[in-house]
Amino acid sequence: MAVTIKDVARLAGVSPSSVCRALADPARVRPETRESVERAARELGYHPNRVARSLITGRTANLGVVLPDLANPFFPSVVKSIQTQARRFDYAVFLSDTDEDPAVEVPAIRALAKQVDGFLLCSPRAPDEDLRSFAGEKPIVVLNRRITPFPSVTADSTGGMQQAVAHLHALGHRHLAYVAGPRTSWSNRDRQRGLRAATAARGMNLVEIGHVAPTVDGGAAAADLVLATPATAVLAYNDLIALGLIQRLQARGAEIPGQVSVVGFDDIPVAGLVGPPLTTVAIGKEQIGRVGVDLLLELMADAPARSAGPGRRAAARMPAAPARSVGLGRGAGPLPADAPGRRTASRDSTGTARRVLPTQLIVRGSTGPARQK
Amino acid sequence: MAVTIKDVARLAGVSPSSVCRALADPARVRPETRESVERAARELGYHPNRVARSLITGRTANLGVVLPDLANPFFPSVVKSIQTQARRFDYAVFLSDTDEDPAVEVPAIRALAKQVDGFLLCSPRAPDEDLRSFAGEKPIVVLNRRITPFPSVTADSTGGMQQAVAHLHALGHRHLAYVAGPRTSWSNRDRQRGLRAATAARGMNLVEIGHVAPTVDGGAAAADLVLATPATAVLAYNDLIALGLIQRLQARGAEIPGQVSVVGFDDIPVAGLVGPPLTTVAIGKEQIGRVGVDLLLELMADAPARSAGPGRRAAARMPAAPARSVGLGRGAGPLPADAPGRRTASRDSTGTARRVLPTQLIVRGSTGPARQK
DNA sequence: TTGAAAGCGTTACCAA
DNA sequence: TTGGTAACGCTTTCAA
Repeated sequence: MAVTIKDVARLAGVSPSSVCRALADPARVRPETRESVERAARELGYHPNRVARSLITGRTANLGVVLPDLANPFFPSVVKSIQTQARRFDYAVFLSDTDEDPAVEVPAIRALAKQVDGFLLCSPRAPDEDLRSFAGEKPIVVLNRRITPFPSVTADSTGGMQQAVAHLHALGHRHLAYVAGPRTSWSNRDRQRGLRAATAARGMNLVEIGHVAPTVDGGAAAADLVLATPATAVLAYNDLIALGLIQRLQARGAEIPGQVSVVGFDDIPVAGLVGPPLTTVAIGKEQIGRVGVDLLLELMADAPARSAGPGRRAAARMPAAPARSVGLGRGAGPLPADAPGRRTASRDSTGTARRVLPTQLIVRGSTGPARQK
Repeated sequence: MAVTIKDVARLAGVSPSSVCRALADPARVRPETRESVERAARELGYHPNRVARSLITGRTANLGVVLPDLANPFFPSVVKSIQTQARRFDYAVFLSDTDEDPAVEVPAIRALAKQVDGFLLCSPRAPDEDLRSFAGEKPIVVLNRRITPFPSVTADSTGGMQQAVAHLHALGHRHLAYVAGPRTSWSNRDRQRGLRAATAARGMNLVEIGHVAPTVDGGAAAADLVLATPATAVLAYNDLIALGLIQRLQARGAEIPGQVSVVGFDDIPVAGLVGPPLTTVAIGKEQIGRVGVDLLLELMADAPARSAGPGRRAAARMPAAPARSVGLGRGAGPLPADAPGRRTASRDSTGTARRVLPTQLIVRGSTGPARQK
């Protein structure tokens, strides 16, 4: 049997209430009491049961992270930054990989709902209305997608696509192809939209190639379709697809970037290591996670721990989630100051936070001058 | 306020006890009762609070996964397979990334301990004795390391190194270098040991290069040291280091595999995509996670939910974790049959399970004939 | 077959 | 400053 607060109380010769106080708020007990409690706790190896605690406080100190596919290197980066920031505020992280199956998302959220204080949904694939059904229930921040009424953190796809198109245009490319990712992906639509605008603005030709899985295999499957178009450069929904394109294009004997230029999106960690190194649009993957956690913390501080209407007894007395400033001001670890102007913040008409992170084209070896035709 | 069992009871016109029974074990209530309860639950959107439940049953239906670095592509693969298998048995997964800091591990485990039924420690870096302190407390399965008294799942490093060395020997290499990973890594020691044995058996020369971080940067940092040795081929602790080696070796003008052959370990997903494609020793990453979960489930079925000595009242009545056979026999999803002989199982003298998974050399482009000297 | 009541480990409130 | 008591939501035992 695990050691409980009662064991400590008995050994320390005080009541459980005092043990609780001594441990939670040492200032509210006599120094001697505090000391004897601390000694007893140490001696017994007592660690409070967070589960029991959460039952009464309504706070679990857990965060839920739901994402489509951990095998896509983009997501581990995001999860890692979420973890780091969550740990700073003493939150543990539940992880749920839905395997790109939109139907799994809602049950996954449901299963975790009672055990977490809030959710970070990374690139969720489920329909808006399904996700919206959780609106009143739990604080939710959405990453890489915008769904009213949730706060969101997204990347500036438009800006990224503009940079990519400007780059290709300068290299002489006039005919582009885009290999689209999952139909259910908001960011695919966002990127596609940005690309259309950018090409249209320059009067360039754009061929769009069907929806493929956001994987290397998906890219490989699209490569031959690309070769059948007049495109001299191809932009992929993400780096994995770009990598698959390169693979298969090379296998078909196409030189890259000699014959075809390839541009990815995300700048996953291996992008610079492949042959040729991938030109891609970088997103601040660490920022996404960090900013996401910060927004969620804010949201949870607003929303009472026990989700109830304002004015409820519980709502009134619950200690809210630690205010964001607590940790940011002079918390445990020093926080790197943000480079000024590095991120854009805004709120929509209802006051919902929408953070749009900047993107940056990284030019590497997979793009070059358009071939003579 | 979330809907509780009382709300359902009120609407259904029965007691909370009956609601509990109706939902948990429909056979033990009158059909009419069952129906009215089910209707009420549906109408109210009732979902039992697993946290409250766990307080009394002692089961959380959560698993804790602790690993050193999600940024190493090896781990997402493992986590993904853990997730998949855990979901099959209706377990949720806590993830804790320790950032390669051995000191963070114990607190991380401690923090999760009360919220999980068991742990999967992936390549833990903490000292044996620290980890052993959890021995009686929670079921723990260790991945990529062996620590008495925990069951473990490891890869056959010796076999892998033998294959790699045989390959290099056949290509004419006689002088090898090894770039070692973290000092705290058990698998580094295991691989190093295997390599020493393999080279010694063939009378080959082996130079070992200090401990570096198991990252691309770590590999890059070791590259110049490698060039300063007579080695014509270098084996890296893992693929990330191998990738860094290749990067920097190429930057120094060394042709790969012309001048230097490079061999990695793990076969991370991108290994085949880099230039040149990486020759490496593959481990069944999906198997590691799956087998790990299976072992843990077994362990939890043995250990009572409320960790107490046998004979305790709680221990006697607690529903144990679902027996492994439940899901494996004809559970929710069909399970792919294991290829016969694909894995090795054994138990040490104390009956602790030790699974050693086979390794397989994957020959790609980063190895070739030894250069003339 | 059902309901009442106890209790899981903790925190919050009130009275002392 | 401290202790007793109630309560969180659920499951389980016991009695009806």
